[in-house]
Amino acid sequence: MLDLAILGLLSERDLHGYEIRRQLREHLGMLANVSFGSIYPALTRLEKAGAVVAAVGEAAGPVGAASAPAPPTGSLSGELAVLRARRHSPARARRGRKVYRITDSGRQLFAELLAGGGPADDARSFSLRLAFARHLAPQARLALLERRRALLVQRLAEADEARADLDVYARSVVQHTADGVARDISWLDTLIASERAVVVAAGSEPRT
Amino acid sequence: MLDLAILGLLSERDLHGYEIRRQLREHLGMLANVSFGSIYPALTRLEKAGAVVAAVGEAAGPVGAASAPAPPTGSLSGELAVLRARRHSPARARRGRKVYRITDSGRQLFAELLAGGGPADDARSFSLRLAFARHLAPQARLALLERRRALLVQRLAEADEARADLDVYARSVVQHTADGVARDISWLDTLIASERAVVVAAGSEPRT
DNA sequence: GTCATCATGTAAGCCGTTACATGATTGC
DNA sequence: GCAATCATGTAACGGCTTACATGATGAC
Repeated sequence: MLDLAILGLLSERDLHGYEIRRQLREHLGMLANVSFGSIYPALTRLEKAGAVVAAVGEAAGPVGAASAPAPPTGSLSGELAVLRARRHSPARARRGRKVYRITDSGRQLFAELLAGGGPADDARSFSLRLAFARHLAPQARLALLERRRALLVQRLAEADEARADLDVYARSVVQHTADGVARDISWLDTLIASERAVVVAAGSEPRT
Repeated sequence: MLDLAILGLLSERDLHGYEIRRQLREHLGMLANVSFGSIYPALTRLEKAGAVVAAVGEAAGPVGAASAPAPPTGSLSGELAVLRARRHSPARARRGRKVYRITDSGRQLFAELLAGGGPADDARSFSLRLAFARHLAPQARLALLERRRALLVQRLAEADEARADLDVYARSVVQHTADGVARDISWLDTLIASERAVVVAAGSEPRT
C-alpha cells in the first residue's frame, strides 16, 4: 500500500524521502501519519526491486535535469517543493539527501498495483487507488469503481440481515456505519455515472 | 483492540473462541474479519494475564451455572448462541471446547481499555469503545465522545487548510473524506447532546 | 551558539494476517 | 462413510509503529 503511494508520487516528480512524507500527509489524508520508519525501508525495498533509482544530492546531471522542468501536472505544491529544496545552496549537494526517481519497471509495477495487484478490499487501498485514478485507463477506472461498489452493496446487505438486538450505543454505531456505507455507494454512483459518460464518449470516437 | 472486544463480549456471557468470532462478525461490523489466528492467541494471552479463565467443556459446575441464567442484557443472539451450543449432548463436554469466562481483574482491564487505556485515535477503536459504552459511567461516555469530536474537528481544519491543487479524482476522494468527517462530527453532536441530558438529569438528583 | 527544521536511517515490537495441521460432531 | 461445520491451535510472515541514533543547515 505504501509502495503504491510512493510510486504514485514519484511518477509525477522525483522526490526524496522527507518530501514524500510531507506530500503524503498534505494531500493524501488517508495516509496522513505514515512515519519515516515506514518510508525509508519502503524506498530501500523499492530500490532493491529496481522500481526506483536513487541519486545522492543534485550534482548528477540527469536527476537535476529531470526534476527541473517537471512536466506541468498541474501540481503547484510540487513546484513549491522543488523551490523549497533549492532555496539554499543551488548547486551544492546536501549531504545525505537521496532523490528517488521511478524507473520503467517501477511504472509498470505502479500500473499493476493500481489496477488491483493485491486483493486489498479495504477502504484505504481503494481511496488510494482512486486518488491516482488519473493514471488508469477509463475502463480500468470504471472497473475499480464498480468492484468497490459491489463490495459495499454486499456488505450493506449482510449488515442489514444481521440487524440485531443491540443496546443504544452499539446500535447507533452499527446504524451510523451502515449510513456511511450507503453514502459511499451513492458517491460511487455519481463517479460511475461520470466515468461511463467518458467511456461512452471515447467509444463513439474510433480512436485518439 | 481485540482484547477490548473479547473482554466486552465476555463481560456479557461466557463464550468459546469460535463463538466469539461469530459474535464479532455478526454485530461488530468493524471487526468483521478477525481470524482465528488472532482470536486464539489473544485468548491465550488474556488467560496468561489472568483476565479470563478457561473451562474445558461444560462439565464444571460454576461455568455452566454462570452461563445458564445469563443476565438479561437484552441480547437475543447471545441466548441463541447458548442454545446452539447446548443443542447436542446437553451434559457431555465437547472435546476441545474451551469456554472462557472473564475474571474480576479482567473486568478491571476491560474498564481501563474502555476508558482510554491506549492512545488509539483510530476510528475502529473509537467505534468499538462506543459500542461498549453501556459499561461506561455517563461522564466517561461524554468524555469519550468529546475527545473524539475534538480530534475530528482538528483533523477537518487541517484538511481544509491543505486544500490543494489536486486532479479530479484525488480531489473527489479528499472531498468525500472531509464530508464524511463532517458527518461524523454532527453524529457525535447528537450523541453528545443526549449524553449531556443524561448527565444533567443524574446530576440534579443527588444520588441513586 | 543554540534551536528548530531538514534529512536519513536502524531496531524492536505490535497487531494482525494467511496458510497449515488436527480432530470432533452431525447430517445425509 | 463422507462432507460440512464446528472447534482449536501453530508458524511464518507482513506492514506499520515507536523509539532511538545521527548529523547537516539555517535562523536568530
